[in-house]
Amino acid sequence: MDTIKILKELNFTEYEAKAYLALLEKSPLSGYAISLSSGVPRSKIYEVLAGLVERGEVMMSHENTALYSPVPPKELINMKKQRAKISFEMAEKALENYSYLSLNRENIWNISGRDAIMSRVKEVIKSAKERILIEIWREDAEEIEEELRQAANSGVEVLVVSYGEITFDFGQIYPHDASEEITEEYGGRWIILSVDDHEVVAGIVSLGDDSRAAWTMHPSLVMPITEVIVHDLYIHEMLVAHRETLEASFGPNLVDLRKRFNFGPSGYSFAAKLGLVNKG
Amino acid sequence: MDTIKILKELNFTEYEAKAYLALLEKSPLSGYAISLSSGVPRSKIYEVLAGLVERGEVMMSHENTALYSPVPPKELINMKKQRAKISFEMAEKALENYSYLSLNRENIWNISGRDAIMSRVKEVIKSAKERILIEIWREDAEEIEEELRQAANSGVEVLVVSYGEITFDFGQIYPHDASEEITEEYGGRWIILSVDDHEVVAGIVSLGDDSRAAWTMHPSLVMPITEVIVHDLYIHEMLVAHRETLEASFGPNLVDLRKRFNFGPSGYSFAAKLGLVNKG
DNA sequence: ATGTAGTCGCTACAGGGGTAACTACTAAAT
DNA sequence: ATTTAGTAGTTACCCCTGTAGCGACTACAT
Repeated sequence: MDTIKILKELNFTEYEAKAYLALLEKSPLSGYAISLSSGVPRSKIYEVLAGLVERGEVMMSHENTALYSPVPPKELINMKKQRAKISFEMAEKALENYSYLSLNRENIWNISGRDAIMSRVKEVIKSAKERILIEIWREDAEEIEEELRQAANSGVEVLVVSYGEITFDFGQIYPHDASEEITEEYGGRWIILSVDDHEVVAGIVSLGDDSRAAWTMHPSLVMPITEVIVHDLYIHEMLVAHRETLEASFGPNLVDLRKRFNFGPSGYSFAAKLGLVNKG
Repeated sequence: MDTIKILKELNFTEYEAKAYLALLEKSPLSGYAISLSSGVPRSKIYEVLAGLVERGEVMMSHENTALYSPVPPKELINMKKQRAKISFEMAEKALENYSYLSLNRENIWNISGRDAIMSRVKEVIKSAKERILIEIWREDAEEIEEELRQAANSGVEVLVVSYGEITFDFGQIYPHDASEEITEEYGGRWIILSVDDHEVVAGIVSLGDDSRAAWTMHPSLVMPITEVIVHDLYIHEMLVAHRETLEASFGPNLVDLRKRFNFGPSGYSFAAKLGLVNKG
């Protein structure tokens, strides 16, 4: 990946990133030389360097002709970390009073972006008192393993329907007869979480910043979504007990059974069912 | 301090900060209501909210009229921390190859800003093999205590001339007969650090981002600057051994002695001596 | 009519990115 | 000794985007 992009994430401008990288390649250099090797126009190099010097990211030597040298990368990153830490602490202090809010229980809240969704999932798991039902892919399970373990240790019943092999040392895992096909059908991996039968989070989490999910306590949504998971548990139990019989009727795996209904790429969409469609 | 400013540090724009704070005060709210209570113009509130929703900083509910609700502050900060952490890790990986640099030993490097100076000081201390001489104020000593302790534990001789009471459980501390007067004379608290008699960092550190310092291995500068500290040690020893005699000659404290020379606010400036004057 | 909800269009300004041209110094090349 | 070319530094513009701020306009419900 592009080093310049990464530096931009740390609040460098493109010119600043180019100048700094040029200095890492070779130093010390004059402004003119930096301009040549970095591609930053000579006309801009001095203000760019002045900015970097002011923020302590490069050092300057006042010879007859000024020379510049980069602060070593490790030191640079430590400085930035330190500053970020202070910003976070100040923000925490400033916002700690606004502790919490009365969310209307009748609303459905949309959550955008994988980070935000996983964050919400973790918080909801932490709030669990009695039972957690969760349907989740192996790829995403690791990220919330710790939160689930804490819940389980606090006496919360943890039931996991897993797509792909998940091995937790707590709770009960019910592997789902999944196939790649199912993932493609719904456009990605999803998470369905139901906590204490009164709060659910559901949505697709494999699309990075385009992932979308819903979070609600609305009873008439919590009920059916919880049931989705419960049904998957039933089916699992049925398969365990009577696989031969069922396969004789419906074929070698459950995907074929699904096709007997109107499910499928053009059928009744899971996303639509959850109210997740990107409006109209 | 202003909460909006703090949020701006976390990459909120002013409008975004105002909208988010309004939602913390009361939620859920419609876009219109947020506009009223936040002061963000109605004409801008929807794009501002769209940005916040996209980054997962507020949640949205698609009722007949859209409602917005903030992600709780703690969760917000955790998300941002997570992202920052990832940015730092990527930057570390991207820059780890450029680890070293060939600095011309004849140059004097200017360092701007307290953070950058303290960072440089710490690195130089870490590089010490034999002896560290440092002149430092009580207020600044704490920040580098850990680095100095590590050096002392590795067998490096640590000699500290302290302004104000410093109590380290390692090295040797020589309290300086300092007065407020001296600080004012030179415009702030300074640090003078000399490592292994071949590298020095010296400058003023009490002016925040306006603090400036020099770092050099230039032998003809390292020598006299190291001597500055050594002389302070000599004077300390002289005072310990013969305080009565000396005070009989020069008055009750050393500040009076200083005045017998051309030192003082209008005299020969320490900053100038170190080449720290902000050019001409 | 009034309050609520949302949209469109415009101005102004700052910062970042990009080009051209102008001065001045220095060091070979003629 | 003068020209030429490269090095070094500076000034003046240009465009574009994002943010901030203002006003007006639609729509709908009570």
